[in-house]
Amino acid sequence: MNIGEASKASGVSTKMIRYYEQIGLIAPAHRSEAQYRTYEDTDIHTLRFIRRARDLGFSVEQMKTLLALWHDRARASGDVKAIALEHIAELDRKAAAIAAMTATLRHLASNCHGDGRPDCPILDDFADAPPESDLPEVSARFGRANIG
Amino acid sequence: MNIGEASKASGVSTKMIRYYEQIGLIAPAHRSEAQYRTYEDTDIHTLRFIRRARDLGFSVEQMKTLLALWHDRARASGDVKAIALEHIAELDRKAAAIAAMTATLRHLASNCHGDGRPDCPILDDFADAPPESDLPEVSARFGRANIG
DNA sequence: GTAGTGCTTCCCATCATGGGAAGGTCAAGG
DNA sequence: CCTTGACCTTCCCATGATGGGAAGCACTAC
Repeated sequence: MNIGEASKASGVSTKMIRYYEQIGLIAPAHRSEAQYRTYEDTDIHTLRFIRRARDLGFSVEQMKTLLALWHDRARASGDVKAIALEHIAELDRKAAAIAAMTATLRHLASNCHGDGRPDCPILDDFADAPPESDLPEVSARFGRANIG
Repeated sequence: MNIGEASKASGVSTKMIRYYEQIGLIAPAHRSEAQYRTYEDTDIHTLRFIRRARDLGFSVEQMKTLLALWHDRARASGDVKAIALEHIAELDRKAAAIAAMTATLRHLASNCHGDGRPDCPILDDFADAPPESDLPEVSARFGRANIG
Protein backbone atom coordinates (compact mmCIF):
# COMPACT_ATOMS: atom_id res chain seq x y z
CA MET A 1 0.00 0.00 0.00
CA ASN A 2 1.38 3.40 -0.96
CA ILE A 3 1.11 6.47 1.24
CA GLY A 4 -2.00 7.78 -0.54
CA GLU A 5 -3.96 4.64 0.14
CA ALA A 6 -2.66 4.51 3.69
CA SER A 7 -3.88 8.04 4.13
CA LYS A 8 -7.36 7.19 2.92
CA ALA A 9 -7.51 4.04 4.99
CA SER A 10 -6.40 5.77 8.18
CA GLY A 11 -7.78 9.28 7.84
CA VAL A 12 -4.33 10.80 8.36
CA SER A 13 -3.10 13.10 5.58
CA THR A 14 -0.01 12.12 3.63
CA LYS A 15 1.67 15.26 4.87
CA MET A 16 1.10 14.24 8.45
CA ILE A 17 2.18 10.64 7.89
CA ARG A 18 5.53 11.88 6.61
CA TYR A 19 5.72 14.37 9.45
CA TYR A 20 5.00 11.71 12.08
CA GLU A 21 7.72 9.58 10.57
CA GLN A 22 10.15 12.49 10.54
CA ILE A 23 9.66 13.33 14.20
CA GLY A 24 9.87 9.69 15.22
CA LEU A 25 6.26 9.14 16.26
CA ILE A 26 6.09 6.22 13.84
CA ALA A 27 8.88 4.04 12.52
CA PRO A 28 10.27 4.83 9.05
CA ALA A 29 8.09 3.09 6.50
CA HIS A 30 9.49 0.33 4.36
CA ARG A 31 10.40 1.50 0.89
CA SER A 32 9.77 0.07 -2.55
CA GLU A 33 12.57 -0.17 -5.08
CA ALA A 34 11.65 3.30 -6.26
CA GLN A 35 11.85 4.60 -2.66
CA TYR A 36 8.08 4.81 -2.33
CA ARG A 37 6.88 4.34 1.24
CA THR A 38 4.87 1.13 1.63
CA TYR A 39 2.41 0.32 4.38
CA GLU A 40 1.01 -2.91 5.81
CA ASP A 41 -2.24 -3.44 7.67
CA THR A 42 -0.40 -3.16 10.98
CA ASP A 43 0.85 0.28 9.95
CA ILE A 44 -2.68 1.34 9.12
CA HIS A 45 -3.73 0.11 12.52
CA THR A 46 -1.11 2.33 14.13
CA LEU A 47 -2.14 5.30 12.01
CA ARG A 48 -5.76 4.86 13.02
CA PHE A 49 -4.70 4.71 16.64
CA ILE A 50 -2.92 8.02 16.11
CA ARG A 51 -5.91 9.49 14.34
CA ARG A 52 -8.19 8.55 17.18
CA ALA A 53 -5.87 9.98 19.82
CA ARG A 54 -5.40 13.14 17.80
CA ASP A 55 -9.17 13.57 17.46
CA LEU A 56 -9.38 13.35 21.23
CA GLY A 57 -6.96 16.21 21.53
CA PHE A 58 -3.79 14.41 22.58
CA SER A 59 -0.52 16.08 21.67
CA VAL A 60 2.16 14.34 19.66
CA GLU A 61 4.19 13.93 22.84
CA GLN A 62 1.29 12.26 24.60
CA MET A 63 0.69 10.07 21.58
CA LYS A 64 4.30 8.96 21.73
CA THR A 65 3.75 7.75 25.27
CA LEU A 66 0.41 6.17 24.45
CA LEU A 67 1.89 4.32 21.49
CA ALA A 68 4.73 3.04 23.65
CA LEU A 69 2.22 1.81 26.22
CA TRP A 70 0.11 0.27 23.48
CA HIS A 71 3.07 -1.72 22.23
CA ASP A 72 4.07 -2.73 25.73
CA ARG A 73 1.89 -5.73 26.48
CA ALA A 74 2.92 -5.67 30.12
CA ARG A 75 2.01 -2.05 30.75
CA ALA A 76 -0.14 -1.10 33.70
CA SER A 77 -3.55 0.23 32.75
CA GLY A 78 -3.03 2.81 35.52
CA ASP A 79 -0.29 4.43 33.46
CA VAL A 80 -2.65 4.89 30.54
CA LYS A 81 -5.46 6.10 32.75
CA ALA A 82 -3.16 8.66 34.36
CA ILE A 83 -2.35 10.18 30.98
CA ALA A 84 -6.01 10.24 30.05
CA LEU A 85 -7.01 11.87 33.34
CA GLU A 86 -4.28 14.47 33.04
CA HIS A 87 -5.45 15.28 29.55
CA ILE A 88 -9.05 15.52 30.73
CA ALA A 89 -7.92 17.96 33.41
CA GLU A 90 -6.14 20.05 30.81
CA LEU A 91 -9.19 20.07 28.57
CA ASP A 92 -11.34 21.05 31.53
CA ARG A 93 -9.01 23.98 32.21
CA LYS A 94 -9.36 25.13 28.64
CA ALA A 95 -13.10 24.71 28.74
CA ALA A 96 -13.19 26.81 31.90
CA ALA A 97 -11.10 29.50 30.25
CA ILE A 98 -13.45 29.54 27.29
CA ALA A 99 -16.49 29.58 29.54
CA ALA A 100 -15.10 32.57 31.40
CA MET A 101 -14.54 34.39 28.14
CA THR A 102 -17.97 33.66 26.77
CA ALA A 103 -19.62 34.62 30.06
CA THR A 104 -17.93 38.00 30.00
CA LEU A 105 -18.63 38.52 26.34
CA ARG A 106 -22.25 37.49 26.62
CA HIS A 107 -22.71 39.90 29.47
CA LEU A 108 -21.14 42.74 27.52
CA ALA A 109 -23.07 41.90 24.38
CA SER A 110 -26.36 41.72 26.25
CA ASN A 111 -25.80 45.28 27.43
CA CYS A 112 -25.06 46.46 23.93
CA HIS A 113 -28.19 47.44 22.09
CA GLY A 114 -26.45 46.62 18.84
CA ASP A 115 -28.17 49.10 16.59
CA GLY A 116 -26.92 52.05 14.60
CA ARG A 117 -26.11 54.17 17.63
CA PRO A 118 -22.44 54.56 18.55
CA ASP A 119 -22.83 53.88 22.26
CA CYS A 120 -21.21 50.50 22.96
CA PRO A 121 -20.58 48.92 26.38
CA ILE A 122 -18.31 46.32 24.82
CA LEU A 123 -15.74 48.84 23.64
CA ASP A 124 -16.19 50.83 26.83
CA ASP A 125 -15.23 47.77 28.83
CA PHE A 126 -12.22 47.02 26.66
CA ALA A 127 -11.06 50.58 27.08
CA ASP A 128 -11.60 50.85 30.81
CA ALA A 129 -11.46 47.39 32.37
CA PRO A 130 -8.85 47.21 35.11
CA PRO A 131 -5.63 45.40 34.21
CA GLU A 132 -5.67 41.73 35.00
CA SER A 133 -3.55 42.03 38.13
CA ASP A 134 -6.66 43.30 39.91
CA LEU A 135 -8.60 40.14 39.26
CA PRO A 136 -6.82 36.79 39.71
CA GLU A 137 -8.84 35.36 36.87
CA VAL A 138 -8.56 32.78 34.20
CA SER A 139 -5.92 34.39 32.06
CA ALA A 140 -3.71 34.87 35.06
CA ARG A 141 -4.02 31.31 36.22
CA PHE A 142 -3.83 29.59 32.88
CA GLY A 143 -1.77 32.01 30.87
CA ARG A 144 -2.76 33.17 27.47
CA ALA A 145 -5.46 30.83 26.28
CA ASN A 146 -4.03 29.43 23.07
CA ILE A 147 -7.44 28.53 21.87
CA GLY A 148 -7.70 31.06 19.13
CA MET B 1 7.64 56.41 29.08
CA ASN B 2 9.91 53.72 27.63
CA ILE B 3 8.70 50.38 26.37
CA GLY B 4 9.45 48.57 29.63
CA GLU B 5 7.27 50.89 31.65
CA ALA B 6 4.58 50.76 29.00
CA SER B 7 4.69 46.99 29.24
CA LYS B 8 4.24 47.02 33.01
CA ALA B 9 1.50 49.62 32.81
CA SER B 10 -0.45 47.75 30.15
CA GLY B 11 0.27 44.11 30.86
CA VAL B 12 1.51 43.54 27.31
CA SER B 13 5.06 42.20 26.97
CA THR B 14 7.69 44.32 25.26
CA LYS B 15 8.05 41.64 22.66
CA MET B 16 4.39 41.81 21.84
CA ILE B 17 4.31 45.61 21.80
CA ARG B 18 7.04 45.61 19.14
CA TYR B 19 5.25 42.84 17.29
CA TYR B 20 1.92 44.68 17.30
CA GLU B 21 3.70 47.72 15.93
CA GLN B 22 5.42 45.67 13.26
CA ILE B 23 2.21 44.11 11.96
CA GLY B 24 0.40 47.44 12.04
CA LEU B 25 -2.01 46.75 14.88
CA ILE B 26 -0.73 49.87 16.60
CA ALA B 27 0.90 52.95 15.12
CA PRO B 28 4.70 53.19 15.22
CA ALA B 29 5.70 54.66 18.57
CA HIS B 30 7.39 58.02 18.75
CA ARG B 31 11.12 57.75 19.21
CA SER B 32 13.57 59.50 21.50
CA GLU B 33 16.82 60.90 20.15
CA ALA B 34 18.44 57.56 20.83
CA GLN B 35 15.66 55.82 18.88
CA TYR B 36 14.01 54.50 22.03
CA ARG B 37 10.28 54.02 21.66
CA THR B 38 8.31 56.41 23.88
CA TYR B 39 4.71 56.04 25.01
CA GLU B 40 2.07 58.45 26.25
CA ASP B 41 -0.93 57.72 28.41
CA THR B 42 -3.13 57.40 25.34
CA ASP B 43 -0.81 54.68 24.02
CA ILE B 44 -1.10 52.82 27.30
CA HIS B 45 -4.85 53.11 27.00
CA THR B 46 -4.69 51.47 23.59
CA LEU B 47 -2.39 48.73 24.85
CA ARG B 48 -4.75 47.96 27.70
CA PHE B 49 -7.61 47.77 25.25
CA ILE B 50 -5.59 45.24 23.30
CA ARG B 51 -4.71 43.32 26.40
CA ARG B 52 -8.34 43.08 27.39
CA ALA B 53 -9.45 41.93 23.96
CA ARG B 54 -6.62 39.41 23.81
CA ASP B 55 -7.60 38.01 27.21
CA LEU B 56 -11.07 37.50 25.84
CA GLY B 57 -9.65 35.42 23.03
CA PHE B 58 -9.91 37.81 20.11
CA SER B 59 -7.44 37.31 17.28
CA VAL B 60 -5.13 40.05 16.08
CA GLU B 61 -7.33 40.48 13.01
CA GLN B 62 -10.41 40.93 15.16
CA MET B 63 -8.55 43.37 17.37
CA LYS B 64 -7.64 45.40 14.33
CA THR B 65 -11.31 45.78 13.52
CA LEU B 66 -12.26 46.49 17.11
CA LEU B 67 -9.58 49.16 17.42
CA ALA B 68 -10.77 50.79 14.23
CA LEU B 69 -14.33 50.80 15.56
CA TRP B 70 -13.11 52.14 18.88
CA HIS B 71 -11.43 55.06 17.17
CA ASP B 72 -14.44 55.70 14.98
CA ARG B 73 -16.72 57.79 17.12
CA ALA B 74 -19.53 57.39 14.63
CA ARG B 75 -19.44 53.61 14.52
CA ALA B 76 -22.59 51.61 14.96
CA SER B 77 -22.69 49.52 18.13
CA GLY B 78 -24.24 46.79 16.01
CA ASP B 79 -20.94 46.36 14.19
CA VAL B 80 -19.13 45.75 17.43
CA LYS B 81 -21.80 43.45 18.74
CA ALA B 82 -21.67 41.39 15.55
CA ILE B 83 -17.97 40.75 16.00
CA ALA B 84 -18.49 39.83 19.63
CA LEU B 85 -21.33 37.46 18.81
CA GLU B 86 -19.35 35.80 16.06
CA HIS B 87 -16.49 35.33 18.45
CA ILE B 88 -18.81 33.90 21.07
CA ALA B 89 -20.11 31.43 18.50
CA GLU B 90 -16.57 30.39 17.67
CA LEU B 91 -15.73 29.92 21.33
CA ASP B 92 -18.90 27.90 21.78
CA ARG B 93 -17.84 25.64 18.94
CA LYS B 94 -14.50 25.07 20.57
CA ALA B 95 -16.14 24.44 23.92
CA ALA B 96 -18.43 21.87 22.28
CA ALA B 97 -15.45 20.15 20.69
CA ILE B 98 -13.69 20.00 24.03
CA ALA B 99 -16.82 18.75 25.77
CA ALA B 100 -17.14 15.95 23.22
CA MET B 101 -13.56 14.93 23.82
CA THR B 102 -13.84 14.95 27.57
CA ALA B 103 -17.10 13.03 27.47
CA THR B 104 -15.50 10.28 25.42
CA LEU B 105 -12.35 10.24 27.52
CA ARG B 106 -14.26 10.22 30.78
CA HIS B 107 -16.29 7.28 29.55
CA LEU B 108 -13.19 5.37 28.52
CA ALA B 109 -11.36 6.21 31.72
CA SER B 110 -14.28 5.15 33.86
CA ASN B 111 -14.15 1.73 32.27
CA CYS B 112 -10.44 1.44 32.90
CA HIS B 113 -9.70 0.00 36.32
CA GLY B 114 -6.40 1.84 36.31
CA ASP B 115 -4.35 -0.55 38.35
CA GLY B 116 -1.31 -2.67 37.62
CA ARG B 117 -3.10 -4.99 35.21
CA PRO B 118 -2.44 -4.53 31.50
CA ASP B 119 -6.07 -4.67 30.38
CA CYS B 120 -7.01 -1.15 29.22
CA PRO B 121 -10.23 -0.13 27.45
CA ILE B 122 -8.73 3.24 26.56
CA LEU B 123 -6.02 1.79 24.36
CA ASP B 124 -8.45 -0.80 23.05
CA ASP B 125 -10.72 1.97 21.87
CA PHE B 126 -7.89 3.89 20.25
CA ALA B 127 -6.83 0.77 18.43
CA ASP B 128 -10.25 -0.33 17.27
CA ALA B 129 -12.57 2.68 17.08
CA PRO B 130 -14.08 3.06 13.63
CA PRO B 131 -12.60 5.81 11.47
CA GLU B 132 -14.28 9.15 11.82
CA SER B 133 -16.20 8.87 8.54
CA ASP B 134 -18.58 6.50 10.31
CA LEU B 135 -19.59 9.10 12.85
CA PRO B 136 -20.26 12.64 11.65
CA GLU B 137 -18.86 13.97 14.89
CA VAL B 138 -17.14 17.02 16.20
CA SER B 139 -13.84 16.59 14.47
CA ALA B 140 -15.55 16.14 11.15
CA ARG B 141 -17.68 19.21 11.52
CA PHE B 142 -15.14 21.55 13.00
CA GLY B 143 -11.93 20.16 11.59
CA ARG B 144 -8.96 19.41 13.73
CA ALA B 145 -9.52 21.07 17.05
CA ASN B 146 -6.43 23.20 17.53
CA ILE B 147 -6.91 23.26 21.20
CA GLY B 148 -3.99 21.16 22.11
C1' DG C 1 4.91 6.62 -25.99
C1' DT C 2 2.50 9.97 -23.86
C1' DA C 3 -0.76 11.92 -20.49
C1' DG C 4 -1.98 12.04 -16.03
C1' DT C 5 -1.65 10.75 -11.45
C1' DG C 6 1.15 9.73 -7.52
C1' DC C 7 5.35 9.72 -5.12
C1' DT C 8 9.76 12.02 -3.41
C1' DT C 9 12.24 15.91 -1.00
C1' DC C 10 12.66 20.66 0.17
C1' DC C 11 11.17 25.15 1.46
C1' DC C 12 7.74 28.29 3.19
C1' DA C 13 3.48 29.90 5.78
C1' DT C 14 0.44 29.89 9.56
C1' DC C 15 -0.62 32.34 14.75
C1' DA C 16 0.93 34.58 18.83
C1' DT C 17 4.53 34.29 21.59
C1' DG C 18 9.12 33.85 23.70
C1' DG C 19 14.41 33.27 23.75
C1' DG C 20 18.62 35.05 22.94
C1' DA C 21 22.66 37.40 20.74
C1' DA C 22 25.20 41.60 19.48
C1' DG C 23 25.49 46.12 20.22
C1' DG C 24 24.01 51.03 21.59
C1' DT C 25 22.15 54.15 25.68
C1' DC C 26 21.26 55.84 30.07
C1' DA C 27 21.47 56.64 35.18
C1' DA C 28 23.82 55.95 39.48
C1' DG C 29 27.83 55.62 42.18
C1' DG C 30 32.94 55.55 42.84
C1' DC D 1 35.25 60.97 34.20
C1' DC D 2 34.49 56.14 33.97
C1' DT D 3 32.46 51.83 35.08
C1' DT D 4 28.53 48.93 36.03
C1' DG D 5 24.19 47.31 35.35
C1' DA D 6 19.74 47.90 33.59
C1' DC D 7 17.51 49.09 29.65
C1' DC D 8 16.85 49.64 24.77
C1' DT D 9 17.59 48.44 19.68
C1' DT D 10 17.40 45.04 15.66
C1' DC D 11 17.79 40.45 13.89
C1' DC D 12 17.27 35.56 13.82
C1' DC D 13 15.24 31.36 15.51
C1' DA D 14 11.82 28.27 17.86
C1' DT D 15 7.36 26.63 19.11
C1' DG D 16 3.00 22.79 17.29
C1' DA D 17 0.47 20.75 13.98
C1' DT D 18 -0.76 21.49 9.71
C1' DG D 19 -1.11 22.81 4.77
C1' DG D 20 0.67 24.73 0.15
C1' DG D 21 3.44 24.32 -3.54
C1' DA D 22 7.53 23.52 -6.66
C1' DA D 23 10.84 20.50 -9.06
C1' DG D 24 11.73 16.16 -10.33
C1' DC D 25 11.04 10.94 -10.65
C1' DA D 26 7.86 6.63 -11.02
C1' DC D 27 4.02 4.29 -12.33
C1' DT D 28 -0.45 3.28 -14.89
C1' DA D 29 -3.69 3.42 -18.51
C1' DC D 30 -4.61 4.10 -23.04
